[in-house]
Amino acid sequence: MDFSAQLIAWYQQHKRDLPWRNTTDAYIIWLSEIILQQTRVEQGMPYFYRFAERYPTVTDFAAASEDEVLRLWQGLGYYSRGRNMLKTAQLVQEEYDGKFPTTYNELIKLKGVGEYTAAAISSFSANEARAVVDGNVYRVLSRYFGVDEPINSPKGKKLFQQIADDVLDKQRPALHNQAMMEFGAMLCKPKNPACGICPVKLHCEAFKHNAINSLPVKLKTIKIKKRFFNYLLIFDDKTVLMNKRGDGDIWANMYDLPLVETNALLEPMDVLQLPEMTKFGKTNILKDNSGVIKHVLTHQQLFIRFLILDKFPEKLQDGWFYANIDDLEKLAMPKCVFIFIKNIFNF
DNA sequence: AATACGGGGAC
DNA sequence: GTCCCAGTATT
Repeated sequence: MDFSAQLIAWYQQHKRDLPWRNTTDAYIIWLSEIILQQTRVEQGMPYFYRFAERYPTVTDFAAASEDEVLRLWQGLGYYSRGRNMLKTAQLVQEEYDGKFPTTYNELIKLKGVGEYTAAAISSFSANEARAVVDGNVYRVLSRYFGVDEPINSPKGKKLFQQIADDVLDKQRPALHNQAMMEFGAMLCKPKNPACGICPVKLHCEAFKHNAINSLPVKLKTIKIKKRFFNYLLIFDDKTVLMNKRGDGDIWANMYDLPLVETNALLEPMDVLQLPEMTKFGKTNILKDNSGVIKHVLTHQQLFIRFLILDKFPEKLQDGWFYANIDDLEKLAMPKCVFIFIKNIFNF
């Protein structure tokens, strides 16, 4: 048995029963694939059910509003996925008459669909012979074939796609792709892979040379910047001052609170002295929810304060608006803001 | 060729 | 803390 056949044999015995594996509906598969980008199966699962139930067909999805999609997406991260999904659903409804494309060449044109996702949808929905290369596949291939080319260099990406294409079982691409990924996720894991029970360990270059823990090779270049957010909460019996974010920054088009960003961590009293606070007139801190919350993103560390003020501002800044307290839970907010607001108004 | 883009889980 | 997750779009 060759490499692919052995992984498929392993897969058929050990695969998880995942809902998107029981269909060839390209729309449902697209839904699952976008949700699962950079996301663990367990984390994405509830979102998959949520979206599949709310939007059973791409026609239903196309009729949604961006606010609603982002609210459903809230908490999952990488929100451009949600925004792109809506654009793609609308395009598929109009240009493809609501029939989701299944060929790689059509899929790759869609917003939010890259090489991996186009290969996944085309192989799973129509058995097109396209090899997927995701994080799992990089790991499995780099170890089995002992390839130490960095997986995140352009050269490395090309190389691994080529290897993946070479080993692809062209007769049963869907099964092959599922097997590769499941094997990487369940057995050939990043830490403590289960080499002891691995069906292909005798031919695995990394296993033979005791190099499991040094593969795959990944260049790390990421720079993390610190940012300091001072969120202002101002409300009365039924109204809260909210903000709708623009694009060009994190959390595009989502809702949060009036924000004063500073280039260092300030004490609450010092925040009040800032020039941009003059629009609040003479205001006081009703409550200092002292404590700074640290919220970590891929490229940023956010240090967040929430200050509760006692007076609405005299002027509204761009993006600010008054929201009814009963409507708050319908607004898509970043996780950290949502948690705070949810606790204050306890919904 | 680099960098931005979330949030969570495993170790 | 560090790494990584069924990656993609933009610069």
